[in-house]
Amino acid sequence: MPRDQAAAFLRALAGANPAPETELLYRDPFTLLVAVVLSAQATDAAVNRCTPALFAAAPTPAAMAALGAEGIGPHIRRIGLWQGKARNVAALAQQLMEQHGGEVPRDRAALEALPGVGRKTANVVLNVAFGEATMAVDTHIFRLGNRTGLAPGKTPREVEDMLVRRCPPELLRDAHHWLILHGRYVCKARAPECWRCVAATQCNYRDKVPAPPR
DNA sequence: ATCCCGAGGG
DNA sequence: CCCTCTGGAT
Repeated sequence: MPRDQAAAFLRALAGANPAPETELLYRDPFTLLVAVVLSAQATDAAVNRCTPALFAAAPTPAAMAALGAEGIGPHIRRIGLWQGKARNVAALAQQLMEQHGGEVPRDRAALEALPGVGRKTANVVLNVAFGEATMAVDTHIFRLGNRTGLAPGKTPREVEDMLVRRCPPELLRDAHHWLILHGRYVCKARAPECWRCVAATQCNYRDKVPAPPR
């Protein structure tokens, strides 16, 4: 595998990508954090449906903590796992108040110590809200990395490290977002559509999938 | 039936 | 590594 395969792959995606969706709607650290917590095992459309009212009611950690799980619940009842998420978001807001001066910490360990926040969510916040050099590896990016030869047979953490190391600096910010969209709409788990993949020339997986329908 | 831009726990 | 949580869309 050529050393710059990942860079070529990412450049191809960057050159042919639509406007970013979900998390770029929330550049503010707190609303971004909450939105990403809510999106676990939920569609981005479902999350984007309920967040406007939620953030209108509680745009800050202080307001969210005051709202509490009982106040948050009704706003998010249409997305899966809402009960646990309501508790997590309330506790998370309270923890921001008590331990971080009402601010979202720009620190991985502190982020991952928040209820409902794992490595993937922390990476999204660090990248999108704070511009840190991180990559958020979700199921799509994990599959894509293992399938394409970018990081075959690697763990999610190894895929993440590879991407952070090989991604051109100017693409680091939000590159994970293009990868996610690519994994969702093109390099899909089933019936991937290699014939419309802009990075197919950098990928050896296309030989394994059917030709385009006619 | 299966998946969703996961996290927490055993 | 496995399992569970859990509503909605396809």
